[in-house]
Amino acid sequence: MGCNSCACENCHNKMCSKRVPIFSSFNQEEITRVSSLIVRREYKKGELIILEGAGIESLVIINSGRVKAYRNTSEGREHILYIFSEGDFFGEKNLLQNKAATYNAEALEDTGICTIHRKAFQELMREYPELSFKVMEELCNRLVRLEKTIESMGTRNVELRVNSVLVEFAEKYGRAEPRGLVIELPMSREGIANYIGLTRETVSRKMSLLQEEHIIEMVGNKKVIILDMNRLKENV
Amino acid sequence: MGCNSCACENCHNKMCSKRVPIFSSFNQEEITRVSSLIVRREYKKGELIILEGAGIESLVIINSGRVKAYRNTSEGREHILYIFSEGDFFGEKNLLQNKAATYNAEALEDTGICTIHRKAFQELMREYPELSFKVMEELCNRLVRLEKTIESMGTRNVELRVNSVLVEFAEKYGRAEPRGLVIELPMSREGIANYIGLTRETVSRKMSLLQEEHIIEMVGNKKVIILDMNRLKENV
DNA sequence: CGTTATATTGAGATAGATCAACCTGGGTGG
DNA sequence: CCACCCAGGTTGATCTATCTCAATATAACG
Repeated sequence: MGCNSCACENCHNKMCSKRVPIFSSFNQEEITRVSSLIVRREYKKGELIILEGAGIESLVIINSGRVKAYRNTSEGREHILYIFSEGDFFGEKNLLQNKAATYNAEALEDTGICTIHRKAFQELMREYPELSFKVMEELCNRLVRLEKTIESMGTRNVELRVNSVLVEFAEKYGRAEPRGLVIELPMSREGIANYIGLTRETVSRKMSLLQEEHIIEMVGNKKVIILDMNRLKENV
Repeated sequence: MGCNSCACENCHNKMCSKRVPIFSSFNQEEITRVSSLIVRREYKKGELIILEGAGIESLVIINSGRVKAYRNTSEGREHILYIFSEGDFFGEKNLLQNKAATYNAEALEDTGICTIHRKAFQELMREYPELSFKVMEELCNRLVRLEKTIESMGTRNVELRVNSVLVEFAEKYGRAEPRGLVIELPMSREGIANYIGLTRETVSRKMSLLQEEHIIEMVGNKKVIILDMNRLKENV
């Protein structure tokens, strides 16, 4: 667990507060205060952080690693809603209302999180309106993303959906390299399929087609290089 | 346009401030202050309130009537994202960030709205943290709704989607009557179809099936009576 | 280097899209 | 007050893209 509320420079660096966007407007003193409210935890790859339906009492901020938020659908599949990474937070629905978690959260890799109790975070937001604003901004960004997703899922054109998800990943995880944008995929073919409401076979086929057309190149199962972003975006 | 910033009781009643959830924690004095910041407008049925891509400078709160928020998809169809009604607000994405409107908003019936300039609203949120909280709550509710929608759209089972949308409308617009929950549909078959990513024919067929099974009854084109909510919800 | 999980590819079944014809309800004018 | 009109809705027949099931290939990892 490491140190929980120590404010020394050494520990700070391990703490979320410094690198988390929602605290970006805070000065050193405020950061120290925030740090004292934080409880840190580590999760191993594959560990469940939150179970759908559970009541959580804290806002969870990701310090390092990646987390997938998903639901088990009535059809028995696992529908991924978000991939959270460093600096993202979740549990926002429990922050103000007393809602149970609407999804499961599972560490995709070894992950460090910081939790702040809802009451403490509410207190902070009361004192620092900028913090509220940052949270709202992020909520709006999520709305924008979900609205886009819904639009592309309403689409009959399946290629479009596959392209969209690749563009989305590229924007979020892409690393520019000489050959093109390199994406470290946050999920398996099956994960992608469930993310956009298709079967893994269809995703596979569509991606193979994109490769044949030299729009993308697949490197192993977890990496994709986008060779021609323009053509990929053409119908998104 | 009526009176814009008058604070007399008479005008108050026409103003949003009193009946809008986000201002529900405000006392009389605060309401008066809010009222003075509001600019009221009326729109006729079918009028466009906001055009996708336009920069809006104000938060829009619906005082009376209904508004559909939609986008034109790349396939040339109209995808409805939200149906807003009395007390709902939109333009939240322009409130803090300088984002252009992500959707069109059109009055579904004669509609009265109140607008508050973003700067003024920000000021209010700074002063009254409760207001921020109310806005956040609503944003969270929208996230919940969109997450649900995405899950149901990821579903291969189409009946499920039709049932879901009927349950959603029932919860939002349902009026209990002896025969069952009566829903005044906010959109045409085509609208519903686009809302859940199907064709109007398929929606028609699925609804006819539901009627054959005595789960719903259709009255004309704009009204549906839910006769057996349990069976409708069975697989949602 | 072998074993297991994951991804690809192929062939066939099927649900929903598409195209087309027909019906209905609610509004209008004679 | 009735007949007519027309947008929107329903129903039917086909077509096609994706799902499903199955076999095979490839990657990941100890």
